[in-house]
Amino acid sequence: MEPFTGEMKRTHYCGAITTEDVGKTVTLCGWVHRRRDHGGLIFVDLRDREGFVQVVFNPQVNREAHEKAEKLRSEFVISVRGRVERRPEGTENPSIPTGEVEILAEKLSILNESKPVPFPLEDETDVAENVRLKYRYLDLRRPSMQRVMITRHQVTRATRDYFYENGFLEIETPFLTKSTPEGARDYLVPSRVNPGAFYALPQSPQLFKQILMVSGYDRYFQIVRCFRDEDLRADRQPEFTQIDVEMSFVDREDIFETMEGLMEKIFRDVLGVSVNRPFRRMPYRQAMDLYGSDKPDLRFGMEITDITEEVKGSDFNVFNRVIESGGVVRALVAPQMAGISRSKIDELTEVASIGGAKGLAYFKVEEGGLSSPIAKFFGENHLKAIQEKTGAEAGDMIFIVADTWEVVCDSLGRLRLHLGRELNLIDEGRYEFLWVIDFPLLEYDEEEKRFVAMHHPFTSPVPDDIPLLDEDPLRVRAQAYDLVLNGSEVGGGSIRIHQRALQEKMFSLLNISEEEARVKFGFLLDALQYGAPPHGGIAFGLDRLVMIIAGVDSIRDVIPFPKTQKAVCLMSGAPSPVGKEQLKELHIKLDL
RNA sequence: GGGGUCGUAGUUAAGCCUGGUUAUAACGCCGGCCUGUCGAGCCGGAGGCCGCGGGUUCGAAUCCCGUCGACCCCGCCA
Repeated sequence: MEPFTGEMKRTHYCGAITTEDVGKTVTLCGWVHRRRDHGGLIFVDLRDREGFVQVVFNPQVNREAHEKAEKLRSEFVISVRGRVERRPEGTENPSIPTGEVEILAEKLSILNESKPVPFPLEDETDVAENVRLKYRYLDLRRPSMQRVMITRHQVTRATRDYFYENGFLEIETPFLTKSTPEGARDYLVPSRVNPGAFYALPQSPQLFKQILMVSGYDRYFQIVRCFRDEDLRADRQPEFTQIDVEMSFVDREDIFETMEGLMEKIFRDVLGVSVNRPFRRMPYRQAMDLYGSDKPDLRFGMEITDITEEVKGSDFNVFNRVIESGGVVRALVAPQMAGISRSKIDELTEVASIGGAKGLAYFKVEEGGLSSPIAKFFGENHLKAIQEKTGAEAGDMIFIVADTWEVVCDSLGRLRLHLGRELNLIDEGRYEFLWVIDFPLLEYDEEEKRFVAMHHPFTSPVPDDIPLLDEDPLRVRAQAYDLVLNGSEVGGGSIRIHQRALQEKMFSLLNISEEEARVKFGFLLDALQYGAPPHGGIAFGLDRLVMIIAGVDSIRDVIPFPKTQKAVCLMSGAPSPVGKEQLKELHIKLDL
C-alpha cells in the first residue's frame, strides 16, 4: 500500500481513452477488473465508472512496475501512469470500446488491496440476490448496476432541468409529519420530547403541496422520498421516490400538457427517444371493458369482447345464471391457440382464477365452426354470433369468463397480459403512454361498510357530477388521472378540492366525522378558508419510471440500497433492536 | 395473514424422485511454468455444519415434521 500522491492523480477515466489519446502519457485510477499474467507480459483490465481499458506491464518498458504488477489481484485499487499506444496489429479487441488502444505502464501505485470477492463482478450475473444485497457495495460496482444508477441520475437531472426551465419552484416538505387516516399504513417515529406522541413519515407530501398552493407558490415540484408500511412486491419498496408536482390556476389540460412535456424531455435526454404527443386518453370504464385493467398495456391489441347478448337464450346454465344476476359474459381471442393441450388450458384457467373467475370456458375455432365441450348447450345461431362478434378466425381459441363485471374484467385482464407475454405480442422497444381519465370518485369498501376515495379524499369531483354526490355517489366521476406507460402506472394525480364546504362534504361522504376531520385535517380545512386558489397536480413514481427506461424487472435494481421482501436491509442489518435506554427515553415499552 | 419456487465448497449448478464406501463439476482461490492475452493457456493443490432443529432408519444431502431466509403471487398498497 502506498500513499496517494499528487503525481499519481487521475488525468483520464479508463473508459474514456480513445485513439485520440495515442502518444499521450496518462494517469488512470481504478479497480483491477481482470489480470492475465503471461509471466513475461502482464495484462490488466483497469476499470472505473466510465468503462475499462487494457494496461500492459512489460519488463522492458518498466521492470519495477512489472514486478509490482505480479502482486495484483482482482479488485485491487491502483493508479497507473503510462503511454497510450495503438495496439499492435492483430491484437485489437473489437468487442470493447477501448479495444484499439492500450496503456504501456511506466509506474504503478497499489493504493489498496482486496480480498477475493464473494461473487464475480460481471454484467451478466446469476448470483443469488441475497448475496448481492449483502455485499451491495460490490454489486453496485458492476458496470450494469452503475449504468442503471447513472440512468436514474439522468432522469432526475432531466426532471429538474425541465421544471427549472418552466418556472417551477423546488420546495422541501417535512419528513416528520402527522399520521393521517385513509391510505396506507404509516411508518411511525416516536417523539422523545412529547411522550406518547408519534410523527408519521409521509406517504406523500400531498397536504403540504396543497398548502403551498394556498401560500401562493403557484408551481411546485420536489423529488421526494415517500414511505408506506405495506407488504413489498417486485415493484414496491417501503421507501420510494416520487416526482411530486402541484400547480395553481390550472385545469386537467394544463397538467397533461406540462407533464407530457416532462416525459418528452426525459425520454429525449435519457434514451434519445421521441415520444408521440399528445398522449392517448381513455376513460377508466373503457380501459376496464377493453383491457380488463385500469393500467392497460397498449403495446398489443387483444381486446376483450362482450358477448352477453350473443349467448342469451342458450341451454348453458352457468352463463344464464350470471346474466340473470346482472353479470356479464366476455371473451378473449387467443390467436392460433386452438391446438393447445388440456394442461395448457388448466394453466390459463389458473391465471384467470387469480382474478376471481370460477372457470374458463373456451371454444376452438375450426374451419367448420366452433368446437368445445360446452358447444352442445348452444344453438348454431349462438356459435355463429360468438364467432362474428369476437372476430375469431380458424385456428384461434376463444376464452370466456362469465361473472360480475369486476371479476370478468380482472380475470380476462390477467389472461390477456399472460397471453400477450407468452405469445410474444409485446414489442419491448415501444413506449405507449396513456392517460386514464374519468375515474370514479368513490368505491364502496365491503369490509368497512363505507365509501372510500378511489384516489384520495382531496380529489375534486367532475363539476357536472356534483349533484350526484347526494343521489348516487358511486356514479360521481373524479377529476383524477393516471399516467400509464406500457401497462405500468407511473403517475397519478387530480384537480383538488379548493373550497372548504366541498371538502367537508367529501369527508362526510367518507364517513369521517366533523370532529375527526378537524383533528386529522383541520389545518387543511382552515387553509382552504383563506383564499385557496384552484389547483391540481400529479406525482410520478420515479423508481417505476426508471425501471421501464432502464429495462429492468425489479425495483430493487433501480434503488442503490433496497430492502428485501421482509423490509430488511441485508447490508446494514436494519431494522434492529435498540437498547433499553433508548426505549426508555422514548417512553416506549415493548410488548412482544 | 395465505399460496408457490428455491436453499449443497467463495460463486453457479449436479446428486435428492429410487437412502448405502471418500458428495461431483465448472468458475473463482493458492502454488509453479509461460512476452500478445482479453472467459488467456498448461501442470499441481486447497476448499463442505449438504440453511437450521427434530424424527424415521442399521445407515439421511436424499424420506417425514418443524423452523429460518431469499424470491414470485394473493390479500394489502387513498
